[in-house]
Amino acid sequence: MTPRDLPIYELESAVVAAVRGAGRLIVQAPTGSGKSTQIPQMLWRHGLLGEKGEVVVLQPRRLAARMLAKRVAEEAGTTLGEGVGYQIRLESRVSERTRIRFVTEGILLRQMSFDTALRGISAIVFDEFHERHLYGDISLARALQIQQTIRPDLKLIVMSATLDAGLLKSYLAPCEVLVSQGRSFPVRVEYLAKRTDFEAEPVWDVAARECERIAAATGGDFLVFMPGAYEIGRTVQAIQGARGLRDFVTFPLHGELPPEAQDRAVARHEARKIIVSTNVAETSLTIDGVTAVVDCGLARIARFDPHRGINTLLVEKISAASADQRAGRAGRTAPGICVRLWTEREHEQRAPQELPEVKRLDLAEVVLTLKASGIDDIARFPWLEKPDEVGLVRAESLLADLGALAGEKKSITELGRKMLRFPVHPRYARMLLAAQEHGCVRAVALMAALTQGRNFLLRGVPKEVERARGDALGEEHESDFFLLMRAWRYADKANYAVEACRRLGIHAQGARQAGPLFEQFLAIAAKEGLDVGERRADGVEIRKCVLAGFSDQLARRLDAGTLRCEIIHGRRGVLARESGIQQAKLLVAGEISEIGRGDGEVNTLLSLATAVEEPWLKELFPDDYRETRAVTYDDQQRRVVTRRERRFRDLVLEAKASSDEAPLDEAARLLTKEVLAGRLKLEAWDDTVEQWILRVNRLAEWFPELEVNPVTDADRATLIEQVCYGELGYRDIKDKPVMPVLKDWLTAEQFAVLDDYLPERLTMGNGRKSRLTYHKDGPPILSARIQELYGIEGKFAVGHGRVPVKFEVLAPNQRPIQVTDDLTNFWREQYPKIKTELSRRYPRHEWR
DNA sequence: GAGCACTGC
Repeated sequence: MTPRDLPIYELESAVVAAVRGAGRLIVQAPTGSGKSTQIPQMLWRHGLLGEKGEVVVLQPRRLAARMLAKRVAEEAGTTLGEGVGYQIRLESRVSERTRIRFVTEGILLRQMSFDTALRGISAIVFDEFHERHLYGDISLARALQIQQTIRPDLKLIVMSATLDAGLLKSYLAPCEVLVSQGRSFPVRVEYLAKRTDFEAEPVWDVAARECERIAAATGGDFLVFMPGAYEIGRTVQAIQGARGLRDFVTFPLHGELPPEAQDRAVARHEARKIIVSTNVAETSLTIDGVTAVVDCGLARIARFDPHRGINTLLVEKISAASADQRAGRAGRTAPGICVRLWTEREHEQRAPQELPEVKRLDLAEVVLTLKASGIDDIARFPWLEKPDEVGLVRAESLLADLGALAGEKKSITELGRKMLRFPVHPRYARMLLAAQEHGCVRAVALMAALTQGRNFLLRGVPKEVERARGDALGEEHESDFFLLMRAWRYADKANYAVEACRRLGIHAQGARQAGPLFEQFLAIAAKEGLDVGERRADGVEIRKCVLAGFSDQLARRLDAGTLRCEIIHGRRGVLARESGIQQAKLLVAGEISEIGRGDGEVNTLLSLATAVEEPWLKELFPDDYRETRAVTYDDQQRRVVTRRERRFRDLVLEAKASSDEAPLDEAARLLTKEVLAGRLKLEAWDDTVEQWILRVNRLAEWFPELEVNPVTDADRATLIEQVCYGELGYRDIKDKPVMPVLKDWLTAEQFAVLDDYLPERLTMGNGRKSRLTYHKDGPPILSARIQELYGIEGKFAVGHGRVPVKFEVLAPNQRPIQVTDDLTNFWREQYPKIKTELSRRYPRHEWR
């Protein structure tokens, strides 16, 4: 077959006409149609690039950019790097004579921020646009702006396999849309006949049952999709216990498994096999011989929550597009079947696609890029899809904290421009610039390089690996970054030998990728006039640089006995247990993530920690570091009570609180504050009202025609306050969860829509339920501790085993309010001590 | 039982 036989050639004359006419074109064509290789050549051949101009073809992956360039160079009869070339990070094969240039997305965006006229570029082709990567969205928007203002001759072509062409068409209007057909193997899709509640029947049991049911229907191997390692383990157990599946061998497959185990799962076997896998099998790995897919319809999905400034990783329902992708895995070699563990009706209500990245990632880096192009009002930037307002505000305030933006309009500063020279997250760019003053540019460049890719220091390794790691790398109490650096040096010295790395639980391939990045950062630093000389860097100075980049993630350990921390901006979390920084009072987290565990509970984890000292705060941020005196008037005692505090931003570093007994409404006020800050939970509030607030707001967003009033943060705060002051019946909320509270927001008609559509969309996979078993009249020591922490008088009840603590507070009108706080680790570690103490004091009472 | 998977400068 010659290139001319490719289906895309049916469109040649239409493509040429459209590009010549409007200068904007959408091509919708499936993989294998030849669009990526042929359309750039058509432009060249038909003289649409002018005398010397080039066409830039945007690719989401490096490998694709390289391969496509190679193939097109052959077809066009030129040497790679001459007429046809490519440019990816750290690698470039182009010349002045290059007319077709394949580039990855970051390259073009960088070029745009340094050369706004895009000199020499006649056309830009956006390939695989349906993936909706952040840089793809931004560079299309910028290209459109450039075309509309200074470069009306610039041609823009957007290509994709599947596409919400309506959205894109109106965005690019006036614009032509051309469609080309493709071909594929059939996969029969089956749904469950009735809705299954995974709370009642675990998803792994349902999956095993369905495998058993279809075992005879097809002769090939099975692929079962599960959201994570925990569910995979349970599924493997369930399958091995199923009678009808005795002839199968079963393999788990996920990213944290050692490479040998992954190879074993993918390899050919005598017996039929069942692979139970995460999303690795949806995108990156291809597995031959699979004729049946069992899809649980769930995945752990990473997002950035701009409200709290943290990453989340929670189980969610996958989109219809993603389910189709999974089903397609059954039909690679022959027709196949796919069993979906949800009903057809539920399927109709699933989101058609995943959210584009612009709506779910941290925007700090692109906002800085836009500011550098002189776009101060980013809310009015012509986004294809506008990100959440909160996300933009969060990005701007982080950049302002880092010193990259300043002034009323939040314009880019000189420092911000310097930061943009470094192709990393602004936090690390800021650290690199700070490193110049602290004499440790080399070390910080290495830290930046080490955190770019996947974590190469594996977690949860066996005891003997942990020991070997300790022997080879030593212990680390100052910064988790330092251990990472030593691990990398070890791997580098061992020349990334797989065996040597495995001994210490180091992912050799991951470690290897950091080297070239380190070199790149050093080269840029040298070019920017920073001192990259080799010298023994001082640990204190490096840690100060970390503080400069992550000052908004400063955390204070709540006490020495637990890993619980209070973070700036009213957040709480738990230090990762693999962190070496277990002694420090103050630390900075390089990463904060909310992680859903297999059982549906959720934790906020602080990882990549660095110990910092209080005096550094004053040194680096004199304006934010202050001593305050809070004065309140105590009505009942008729006297003034003062508190002395030392603060960094809103984190109280040290407080001398009044020991006076607080009157009731003072308790209610404090309680409101703690609940609003997320440090305490109102029992039952979380699982009912919060969910419904979310639903009402989604209703407002998705069905604008219903004219629903969204519940604002202020409304929510008012409700919480009313509960804390005893004005709104706490028990009413618990017994009749929604309507008494939210009836003001919804009419009967609106509620009917909500009831029909939303619960299914919003119920998270295996749900989120608190299991509180508790014991009345808990140990007095713990009660005293809660009083000390919160200054709230109350009667406390304590749980055993997995221990959230419940306590009860009286509202001003004497209504009891129950509150919970998770003191799990504190309890576990302290319990033996407490028990001894209690047995001594109360010998006749039996303490379990 | 704390932790999906990718990609990019």
